[in-house]
Amino acid sequence: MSAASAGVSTYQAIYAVVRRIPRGRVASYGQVAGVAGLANAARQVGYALHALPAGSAVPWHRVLNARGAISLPGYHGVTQRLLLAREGVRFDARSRVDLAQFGWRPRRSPPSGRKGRS
DNA sequence: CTAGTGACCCAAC
DNA sequence: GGTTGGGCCACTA
Repeated sequence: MSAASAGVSTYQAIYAVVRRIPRGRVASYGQVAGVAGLANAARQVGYALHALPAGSAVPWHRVLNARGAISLPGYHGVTQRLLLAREGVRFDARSRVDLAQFGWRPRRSPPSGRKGRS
């Protein structure tokens, strides 16, 4: 059952999913949102992580965007990259991670099927 | 209650 | 290949 439907706050649900990400692996915002029960709420994952206090037990640095790149601006972005590098995650010349290898693959219903544009 | 914003995502141009 | 535009949901004012 999804943490969101378990009566837990949205933030807590997101944090719970991020906390499940194994070391040396990365997940996308949309993927975390899907597992957390917020299928199309990838933005809220970023919003929740943005509100995440420093020093928390949540490995927020393992969360990247759908392209495997860091969306975080400035200082935090560099910090995230260093933390991932410390866990063995390699970035390519374009500062992107190979999701085919480092991407986290939970057994949940993957968020697929979007409308996009008219 | 409405309006604005965002560490996003996807499809079309 | 990069750029543009729209849409989703949750939170704050």
